[in-house]
Amino acid sequence: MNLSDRQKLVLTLLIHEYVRTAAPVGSQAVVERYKLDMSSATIRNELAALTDMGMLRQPHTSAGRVPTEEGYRYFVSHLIHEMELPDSTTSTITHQFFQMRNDVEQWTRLAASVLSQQSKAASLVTAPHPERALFKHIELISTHGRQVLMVLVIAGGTIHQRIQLLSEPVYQEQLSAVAARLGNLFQAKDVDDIQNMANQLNGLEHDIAGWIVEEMNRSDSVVAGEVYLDGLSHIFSEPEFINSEEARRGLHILEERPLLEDFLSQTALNATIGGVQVLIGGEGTRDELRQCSLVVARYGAPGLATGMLGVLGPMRMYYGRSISIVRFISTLLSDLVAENL
Amino acid sequence: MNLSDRQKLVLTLLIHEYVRTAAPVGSQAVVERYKLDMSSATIRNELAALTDMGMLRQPHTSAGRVPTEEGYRYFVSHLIHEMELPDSTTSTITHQFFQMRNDVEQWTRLAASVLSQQSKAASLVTAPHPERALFKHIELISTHGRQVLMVLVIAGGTIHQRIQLLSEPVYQEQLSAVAARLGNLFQAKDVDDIQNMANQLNGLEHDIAGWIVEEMNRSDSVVAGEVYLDGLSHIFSEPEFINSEEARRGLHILEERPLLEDFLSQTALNATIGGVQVLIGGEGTRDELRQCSLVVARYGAPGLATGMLGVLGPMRMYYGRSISIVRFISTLLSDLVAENL
DNA sequence: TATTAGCACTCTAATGAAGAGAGTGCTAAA
DNA sequence: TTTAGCACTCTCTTCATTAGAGTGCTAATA
Repeated sequence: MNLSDRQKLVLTLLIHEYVRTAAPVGSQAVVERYKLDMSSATIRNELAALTDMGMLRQPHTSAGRVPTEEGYRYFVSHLIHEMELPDSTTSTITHQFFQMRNDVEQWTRLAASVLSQQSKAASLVTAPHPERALFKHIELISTHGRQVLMVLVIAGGTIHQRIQLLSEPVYQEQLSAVAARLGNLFQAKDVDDIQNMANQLNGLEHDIAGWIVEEMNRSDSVVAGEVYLDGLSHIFSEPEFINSEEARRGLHILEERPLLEDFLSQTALNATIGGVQVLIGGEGTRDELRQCSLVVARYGAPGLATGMLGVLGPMRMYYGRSISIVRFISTLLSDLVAENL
Repeated sequence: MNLSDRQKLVLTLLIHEYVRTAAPVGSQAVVERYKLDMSSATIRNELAALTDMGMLRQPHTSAGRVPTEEGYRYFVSHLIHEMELPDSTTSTITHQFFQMRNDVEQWTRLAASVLSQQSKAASLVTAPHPERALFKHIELISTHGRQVLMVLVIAGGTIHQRIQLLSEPVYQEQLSAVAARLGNLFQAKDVDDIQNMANQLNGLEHDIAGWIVEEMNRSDSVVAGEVYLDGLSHIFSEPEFINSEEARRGLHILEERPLLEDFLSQTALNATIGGVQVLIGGEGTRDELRQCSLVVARYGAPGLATGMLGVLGPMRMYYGRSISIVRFISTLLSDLVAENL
């Protein structure tokens, strides 16, 4: 698809104006608002051409134009110039993150909060976790009676906890001994290794190895652990959603854990770290998101731990801004992960 | 406020009908739908009386009646007969809970899910945690370099984790020794005690004791830890919210952690365990919730660990059903806590 | 050849008038 | 005390009309 320079300009301006006003944009509006040195008739011709190309459409014969999915896509991949975040913003954010250098969960939460605040859209962030879970440490604590608490640490900082009932009471000393032994045995091993070694064990050690395998498997799915959401209410301030079943369904997808995981793993997998990916109009994923766009990135240190983060808003979205903020937070988190895990 | 038996009946029926249809209810509608043995004129007189008393109001002169806040309140405190949950429902739910007897977080999540499903409204649940945090166990793990991971177990099963940088590298053996020593020292102590003892310590032990105090303090706030939300999308299927800024603001309050904590601690504090509390029309709490009602309860084992759970829906809500389900889940969780923590 | 002025045309959104319908309150009778 | 009857009020829907926004096309212009 080849556009003339002027067509590119017109498309850019029109998208900008449409994003701003949420109403179809006419030829005159473009000329006046952006003080173009041409008449509205000229713009009309260009608009007609862009419409033929499928970049724009008219809600009805005598209305202005609205960008199509394709129009946005062209804009995002060819015309967008990323928006520099003001220094004041970046430094405040950086500061906030470094103030809580001790807690992965807090980073994640903060990231979600900042993303949604800055993009004025819903945000979602997963905690960083190892691509392949490697055993790091185990702790067994007798809480009372036959009940035991297992704390499992996986390389990269993820912690799993689990309360389990044993068939007979066991003393803390004994538990500690088992934990120490298994800890040595499984050091830096992955699930498969541990699975194999578990078969050589018996009794209590066998059971506990089984729990470890279960937990480590859970940790291996693409979207392990919590997905932190924030700014959901932004969705409902968008004019296209004020009155709509659509919004409810969009929200629903974010609430249903399995749906969400499914969705994220589909999209996040083929994203490279550092690269920001833009999905426009749901783009083949789920019907509920047909009116939405998603700006996502993966972050983390490859081989150590990675996670993903993104912004979900209406298709009519300030892509420049969203992309910048997603990229910024993603590199910030990558740095934090590399330095601290 | 004294109502005749017939007035009570009329109020009950009218509320039922209004909840069902979400539209003002007229005298005829009441008579016909509930096959009353009186004429609509009689009902009209009663409606007029109830309106005078402030239980009902008319959106405009020639419309039917709508319950007022006060009307709902009277209904809930005098007229409601709790709805028995069908055995099939209770047993399925119980079964679900007992299937995952090993994980507090999962209970909480499940509780939120069941609550919102059954009440068709938004639900919120906090994990059970001790009213007064008592130290149980500490673990220190050297992750790499000067970095150390602290895992703190508080009586009742809550686990806090924290990554911290030391000023100089320390060997795992040394860390284990410190952990063991502090573990003995602080066994079953509360924050204040530990605070005092910390002052007697120095060096590494002093620092770590400091972290422990910080974490335990965090755990002492009324709404410690995550608040699990579910079914938020239900809010937007209610007709009173389809087109409304109001809904957005309601959602917002659930998203802003500080607001939410504030709100919950205000209301949850004076609830007794086992008792279900109903807040109608926000009832003095927050403006954003003026159109909403909240059905809450505390659960848990006093002295051991407690949490709270509730259902948030439009004021026009099936109170009977919500109260039943909240009560049921709350006793179920209380049992689980008592048995397992 | 590219641009622009001019204009007829189309469609929407806003406005207002008219009528149907729902529900009330009051009065008088049972 | 209850009820039938009825005038009255207010909303909601429908329909027609109109103003306005924006288009596409043609012919003139640089």
